[in-house]
Amino acid sequence: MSTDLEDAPPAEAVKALGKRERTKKNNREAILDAAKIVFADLGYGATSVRDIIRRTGLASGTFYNYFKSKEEVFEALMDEGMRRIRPRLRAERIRSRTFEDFIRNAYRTYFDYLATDRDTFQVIRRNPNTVRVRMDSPEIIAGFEEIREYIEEDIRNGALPNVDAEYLMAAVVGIAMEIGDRMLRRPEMDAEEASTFATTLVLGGFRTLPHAGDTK
Amino acid sequence: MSTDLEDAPPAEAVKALGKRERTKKNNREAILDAAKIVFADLGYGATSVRDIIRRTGLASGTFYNYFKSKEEVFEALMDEGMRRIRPRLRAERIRSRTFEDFIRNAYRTYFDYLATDRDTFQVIRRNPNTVRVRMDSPEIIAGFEEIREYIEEDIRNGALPNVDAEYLMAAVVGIAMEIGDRMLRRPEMDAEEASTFATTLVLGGFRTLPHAGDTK
Amino acid sequence: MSTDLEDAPPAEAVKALGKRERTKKNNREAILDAAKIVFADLGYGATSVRDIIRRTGLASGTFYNYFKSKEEVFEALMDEGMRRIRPRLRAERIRSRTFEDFIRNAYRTYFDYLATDRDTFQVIRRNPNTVRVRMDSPEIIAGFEEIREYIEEDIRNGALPNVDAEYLMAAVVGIAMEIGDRMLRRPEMDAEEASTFATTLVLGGFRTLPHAGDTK
Amino acid sequence: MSTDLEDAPPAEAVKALGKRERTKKNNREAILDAAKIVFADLGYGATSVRDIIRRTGLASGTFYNYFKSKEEVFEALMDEGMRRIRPRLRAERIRSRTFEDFIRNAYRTYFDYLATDRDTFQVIRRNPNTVRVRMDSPEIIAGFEEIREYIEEDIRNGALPNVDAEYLMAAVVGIAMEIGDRMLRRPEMDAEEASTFATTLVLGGFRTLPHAGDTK
DNA sequence: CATGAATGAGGTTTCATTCAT
DNA sequence: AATGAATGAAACCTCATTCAT
Repeated sequence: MSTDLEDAPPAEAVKALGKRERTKKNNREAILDAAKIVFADLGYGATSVRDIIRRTGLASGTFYNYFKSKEEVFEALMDEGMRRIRPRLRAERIRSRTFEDFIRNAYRTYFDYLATDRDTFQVIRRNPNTVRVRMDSPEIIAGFEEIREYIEEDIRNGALPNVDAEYLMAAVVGIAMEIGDRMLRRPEMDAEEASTFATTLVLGGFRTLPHAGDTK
Repeated sequence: MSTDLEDAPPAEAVKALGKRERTKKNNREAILDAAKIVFADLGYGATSVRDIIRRTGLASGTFYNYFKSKEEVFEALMDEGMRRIRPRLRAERIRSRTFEDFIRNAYRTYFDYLATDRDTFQVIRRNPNTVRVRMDSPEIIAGFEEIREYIEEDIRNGALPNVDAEYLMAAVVGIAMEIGDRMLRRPEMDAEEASTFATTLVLGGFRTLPHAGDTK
Repeated sequence: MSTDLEDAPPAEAVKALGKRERTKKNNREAILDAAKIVFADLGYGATSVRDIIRRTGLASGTFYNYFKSKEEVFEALMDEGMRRIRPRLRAERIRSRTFEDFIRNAYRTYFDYLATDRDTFQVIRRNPNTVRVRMDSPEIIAGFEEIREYIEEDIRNGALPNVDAEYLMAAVVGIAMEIGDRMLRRPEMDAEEASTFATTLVLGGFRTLPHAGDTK
Repeated sequence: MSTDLEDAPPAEAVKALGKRERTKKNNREAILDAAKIVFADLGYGATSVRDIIRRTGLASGTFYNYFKSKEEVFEALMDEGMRRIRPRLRAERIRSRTFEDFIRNAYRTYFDYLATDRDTFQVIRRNPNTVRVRMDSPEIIAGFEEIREYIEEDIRNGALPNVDAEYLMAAVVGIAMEIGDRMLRRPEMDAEEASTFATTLVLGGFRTLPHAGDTK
């Protein structure tokens, strides 16, 4: 028990340890880490469960103690990313006085995160002419919905005009994704530049948005 | 919820032409049509060449007279969509007097098209918890670049401030994709509503966008 | 039709003893009980050691403290059945004055037993179109041989003509198995009816059986 | 086309032929033949699809063009056996004047067949202490039912007393199976001896059988 | 004795692709 | 060009079994 925690081995030494010393948590983690890299290397479609497990040094059967399929690992990876961001978004939400503040801080948080966890997001952003992939896992959906709720709240308390909250959320997310994607491709990733751009665009436009339900 | 819509049986397009009548409606078309439906039904990842060819009634070998792989079919499908839109965008570009005009017309064109060719775009938009897929085929990339060029042109001729053209393009595209996605999930698809929303957002914000190169 | 009966949930026997009460009701018993039910549910071929052990609530490793393989469990199950019947057959043998008496009593004993221990015998009797399985374990063989010996004894002491003892034993057994099988499928199991039928058939015929060694 | 028929190769030469010359029929046959032998060699349980296909020289995938599983091959094998016997039983039925005649001829037919197609039936009859296996495939069931119908016919036309037709059929079948099994194990298989024995037993007893529905 | 995660051999199955017709 | 059975690599996944705790 205590042994496991105490001499947590440096990454390189992991193989040297008897398999039994590695805890459940570690194996799951190991698989997720390997998957992240393999997905980024080969692309989601070309990756096989074998490719992932091979990279961990674990036995093939062990994979299935933790995940049912490659898809499930991918989902876990997406969930993980979103689970890391959500608390930060929530924090921004709380300390932001205005909608403008929130958008600004949220984008900043997101693009910063993107820049540091580049690996995970390369899964999605593959070489040109390759299939890109995305999954709306429960956590991802929940994250999006949370943003929508913030918007609805602000509509209710008058901070925002009565816009189509779902579309505004979609726009915010779409901007984040596409600009994020471009940012990651640039040799110098500049999270501030990206977030300023995104923020300005959204904030410049939201006041004049058509009110929900109006078509004309 | 949205599931119901997606699993709606495809039928007409392909089934309507019994192997007999097809004959001249080029096999290539038949394969593309079948692929469109099968991708939407099964998702890109779960679809096999066999699934596609089975739906055409053609022999499996015949597939290879037209495509090298499932990926190639998918690419062709993406290309096809883009090839249909680009001339319309170009036409809008020409008759638009201002950038505002162009964005408005372009979005309108795009969302209208989306609403009519729902099938094709369902490929990307699968049930929650399913892997969604997108391909930046040459034609797609070219389409995006074309938009970027329009922006750069307008920057050069003073119609637009010196913004980051790639990011603006990315934002325009990201908004189109995410709002488009949401629009398709709504029981009443309202292309006008969607395009008004997108247009307002972009046009409201672009004037105050940071100038390219400025970070602070 | 008969399917309904076979898929009837097993339940009581094992479920009734929650892991707690079990404790002393030897694990070996628990495994045998679980196996009986799982074999009947899934069929012998489709059953895995895991399926059996899962049903006991024991750890997988524990299985191997008691049995080497699924086959060994099955054999133990078959043996168990036979071990329960043999003493009764022997008792019948002793108190029977004539061969007729013995056959009558033996069949009655057997069909009664079958009706009460239905579970065990369902192993063999699966849905139509499913592989059924039977094992001639040492105990089973010994049981059959014992019957053969009784026959040979009766030949020696003149109670029976010099018939082919192995064939007569085989016939007695074959009748028991097939009629037993049919009896179990009937909604109302009537052991007396079955044993009367079997007895009459055997007793009616044995006197005129060809003498061993005669072919023509 | 005609080529295939003309130079039907001797069994040994089959491998020499290009794979394409072997017709669909031939491959199915080849798999069944191989299965028959492998089942007899290894026992049903221990046999894998690989074992079967290896013996044919075909590619592994080819197996699945013909059968879905090992179980399906086994079923086909059982069916095949029964399909060969049934016409002969029907012929016996027609030319038999009395129930006695029919039973006698049917048993003779069956045991003769058993002796000649020993291979197929060895599947069922494995080494002592090994699992034996049996499947009531549709054809098998149909065969049994046909016998039952003959019995019911004879009851209706007065040739037989009003016995329990299902039980009588079961007894006839049980005797055939168990005596057949023993016969196959004897160094000198004597089909006549076996059928005389079985016939005498059944015919000696059937007249005195209890009438259907009577329990006491 | 009991536990149950890890193992990895090996069975099952799919599927892109070929090629004789 | 169309056909579709055959191919066999390779993926998937289960499962009996071990063994450190």
